[in-house]
Amino acid sequence: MAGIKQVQRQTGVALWRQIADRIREAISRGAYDETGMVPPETVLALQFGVNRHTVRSALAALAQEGIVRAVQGRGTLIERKERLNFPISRRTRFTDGIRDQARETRALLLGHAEEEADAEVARWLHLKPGTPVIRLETVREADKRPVSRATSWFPAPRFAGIGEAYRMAGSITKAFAALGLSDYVRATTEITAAHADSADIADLGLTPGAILLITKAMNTDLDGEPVQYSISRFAADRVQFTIES
Amino acid sequence: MAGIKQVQRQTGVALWRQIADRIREAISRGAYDETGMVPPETVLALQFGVNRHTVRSALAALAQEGIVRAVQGRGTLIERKERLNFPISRRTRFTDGIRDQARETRALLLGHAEEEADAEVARWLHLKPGTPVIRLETVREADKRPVSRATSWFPAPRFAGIGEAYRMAGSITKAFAALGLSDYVRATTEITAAHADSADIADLGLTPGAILLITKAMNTDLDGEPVQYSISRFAADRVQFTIES
DNA sequence: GGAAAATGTCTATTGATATAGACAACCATA
DNA sequence: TATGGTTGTCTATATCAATAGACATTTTCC
Repeated sequence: MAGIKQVQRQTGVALWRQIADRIREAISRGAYDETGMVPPETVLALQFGVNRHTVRSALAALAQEGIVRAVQGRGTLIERKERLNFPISRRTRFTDGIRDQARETRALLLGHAEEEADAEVARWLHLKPGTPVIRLETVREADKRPVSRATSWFPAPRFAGIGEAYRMAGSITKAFAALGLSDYVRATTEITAAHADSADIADLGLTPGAILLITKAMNTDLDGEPVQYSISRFAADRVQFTIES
Repeated sequence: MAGIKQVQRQTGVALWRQIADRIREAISRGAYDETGMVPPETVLALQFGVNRHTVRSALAALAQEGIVRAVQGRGTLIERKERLNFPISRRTRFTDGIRDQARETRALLLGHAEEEADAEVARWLHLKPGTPVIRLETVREADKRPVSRATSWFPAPRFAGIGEAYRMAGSITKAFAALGLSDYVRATTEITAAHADSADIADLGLTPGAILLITKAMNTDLDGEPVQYSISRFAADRVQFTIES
């Protein structure tokens, strides 16, 4: 048998992309931690059962992502290796969850608007469709790398001004506090996966074809009243979720 | 602007595959429920900004999966449309979770073996590496369509014979009961996403390039003693997870 | 019956993907 | 400094992916 690590041909997914995905995953798994380098191109070509040029295309893509750096004569060095862990529980808070995993976290407010709740938002927030809600568009970063892109909705009269509060405070928890909500809990979380679309690629700095983990979450106040519904899109190769029950 | 629904070029993922993925997702979302048909090829070609032949390649792939069926002169009919929901909580049980969503569920035991715990398994089961454990390889189906592929480990002396018990009973819950464990709870669940490899493609009947949702879960008995560690791989276009806390 | 709308089939052309081989350039080290 | 191992570059060829256009075939509906 030629190649141990198998790739699929004639599937609409180029071999170099499949190989790039496999190597990226192996790096984040720590498979090459001993040397800090990817195996030589000729070895990878043998393992995957493809031509060396095909492996080079895959490594070029990973270099473009900043994951590896090829050095002539030496080998291909691993530059970055990461997968952030997000605990999901009743006390889920983005900032707390990754504080010990990244030196610096940052929240960017892309924009906010008041609008009428569509059917989906209304259902999650227990409102009637058409009720005014406030929508926030945010990007969250860890160590200057974008991690997630979120759209959040809040009941409008109650949380008027949350856009500005979020921009000032830099976190939902603090924005809530500024508006008089001292505590809240995660009520439900839905998780799915999909390919990144062009907007995700732009906002999260992804390569086309990348995978997203998508959460739809609803937070309530301590009386069980919905206070926030969020759709968050995470770069799947940078994160994992942990559910502690 | 030509196409509203955007696709990415020169990414290593063929346009026909991106379009197939988008249409599959739209079908499972219920976007075409009114007519029960996919829009005409010329309309899709315009929407995606590609040639009609490219759309035909995408639809041919979906027909191969049994999702649509083209009828000359009429259009392309939707044959199947599904996304199962899996509630995840302390009481997570596969069979209970989807009983009301599928007419028929089935569990297949691919094989079982006794082996020594590697570092990862040992860590999750709170054992020393090298301790004997029992490994089960299973595939779970809903309405005759494979939904997940799981590898599970159990502490060996305590659950000797769980392979046979599972084969007879058809569920972990019943197999545990047969071995004297009447109740258990989900302690932790980790969720990630990745591309399907060739083994997944074979076992789950996927098309290459498909996305997987992967869970790593640990169950304990009521004393908090680990009784099971499982890695499950779900076809992402067939399932979603719901976390109720 | 006839027109409109939809899928099916064919030919041709261009660019991306993958293979193959050869050799240059560079690094580490014996 | 010589050698082996590694990445970098070039040429050539075959196949897949995508576009373009034309026309056939089937269904629906007036």
